[in-house]
Amino acid sequence: MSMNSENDERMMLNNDPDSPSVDDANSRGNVGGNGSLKKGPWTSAEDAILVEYVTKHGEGNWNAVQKHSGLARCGKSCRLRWANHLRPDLRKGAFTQEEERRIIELHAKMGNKWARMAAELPGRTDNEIKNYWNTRIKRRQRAGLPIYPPDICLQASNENQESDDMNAYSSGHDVHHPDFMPMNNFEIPEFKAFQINPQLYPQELLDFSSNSLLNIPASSLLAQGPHSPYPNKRIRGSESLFPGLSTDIGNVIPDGSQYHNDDSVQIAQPFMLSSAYDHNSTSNHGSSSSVLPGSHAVLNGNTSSSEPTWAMKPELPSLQTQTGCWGPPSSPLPSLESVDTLIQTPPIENTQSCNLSPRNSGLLDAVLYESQTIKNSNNSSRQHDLFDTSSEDLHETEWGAYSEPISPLGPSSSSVFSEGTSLDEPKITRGYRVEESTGLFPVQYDNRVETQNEMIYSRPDFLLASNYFVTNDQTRFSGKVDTSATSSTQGYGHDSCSSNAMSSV
DNA sequence: AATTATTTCAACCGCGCAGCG
DNA sequence: CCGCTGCGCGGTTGAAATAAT
Repeated sequence: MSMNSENDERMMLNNDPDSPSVDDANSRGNVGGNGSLKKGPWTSAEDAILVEYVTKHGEGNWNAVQKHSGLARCGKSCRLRWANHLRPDLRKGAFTQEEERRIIELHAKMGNKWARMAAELPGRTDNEIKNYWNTRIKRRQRAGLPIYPPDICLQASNENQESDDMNAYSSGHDVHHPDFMPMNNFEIPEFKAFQINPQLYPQELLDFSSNSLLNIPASSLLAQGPHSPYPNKRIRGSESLFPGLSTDIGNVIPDGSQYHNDDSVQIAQPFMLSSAYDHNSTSNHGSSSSVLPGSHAVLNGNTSSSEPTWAMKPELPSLQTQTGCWGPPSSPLPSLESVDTLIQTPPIENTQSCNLSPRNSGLLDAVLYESQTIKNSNNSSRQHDLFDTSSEDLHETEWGAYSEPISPLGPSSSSVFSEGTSLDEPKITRGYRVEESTGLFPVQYDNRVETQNEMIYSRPDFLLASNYFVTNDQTRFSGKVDTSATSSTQGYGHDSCSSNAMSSV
């Protein structure tokens, strides 16, 4: 940033609270509570002082910086500045795809352990990673996409399992710690209850749902909704949200359907999964009310009767903790008036915490009811539209293309509200994304447009989860995250600071 | 080109934890 | 055990940058 240069000639060593260099430089530039410590952006002169100090005395003992150098900064600020900007081994610039990929992997494994993640990424800082992650999460959340790609989910899950077997992870971390729970792969967007608008769904889809396979990932429905905390916003650039991901998986997981969640169309979608997925089914309905292990749980009053076994609250990225829905079963459910809160389903089957089997929240009933009521009203033209050949919004290189591998619906629900994986403002329409008036976007995966039957019944995600994961496993990158010490930067500015070579003041 | 909307990122704060004396 | 210190992290802020209108 250019903030420093802006203040270069002004200066620090600012023991003068009245100095314009403090307050004038920026709104946050002010003097600390003690009246002598500067806040706000650092100037190059301050940087120089800090660098000099660290060169002489080494890292650590940050509170001594002010005393010894006269730098009008608190120790905490010094540490942050050094760690995030002044360290000689910092790697500036945008994250490479590999780094981004690595961050995703690491986050899938560690959760919000930014410092540890930074230790795995030479030259990168925890703050940088955190910022990247949070912005990324925002983007994906807006786009209605899952946070992690399936392969990484699986990888993390497998590795966690391995760690579990060894009864240890890294520094003795409890593998069941939320940080390591693959469940934290998923967004928990807030949203109002939805009601499927029958006119927006193909009859097959609704029939399908009647057959207990209507399965729509929650996040997909949420991110773009009018109630979404993230209203449709422009997305800068077109960077892949999932750098480095092979498209193989993307092809496996189709994309395409779209629900509408305008005020008049509220979808009460429990995202039930096929019982084929359910290893712990508590089906209580003609329709499967089971939920994929580790899947989004329906968390309204109706569903609380069958609490998932997720006793652990995953440590989530900040934006994943909005609803508080990750609370342990014992925790009170969110009081969302007549609102079904969903938790996006991770495409992971072998998840340790996947024993989720919340009951049908009643949303399925709503769906079924809707289905029944509209069967007679649906016309075939919509079905025709379903096979439209356009597929412009398929972004195979992004997660969205395979964001909901478990969806039995032809089109992944990831596009339900997000228009595929497009990060631009989604064209939200009723039921399916509609081009112009009624044209429904096609569903494509595996590089082809399928017929609806194919779409529904031949989709990998319609198959047993194991099938999906076999496929997924075959395609996912095999590289195991190297958890070994990575570089000279490991712990640098973080853990290493505690290796207090510094003499106490 | 100007304005507005949105995103990015540096930096801060508060809290909690761990190590140490 | 207690207080101090350092550190990590979640959450947040706001200026700057950038994109859209």
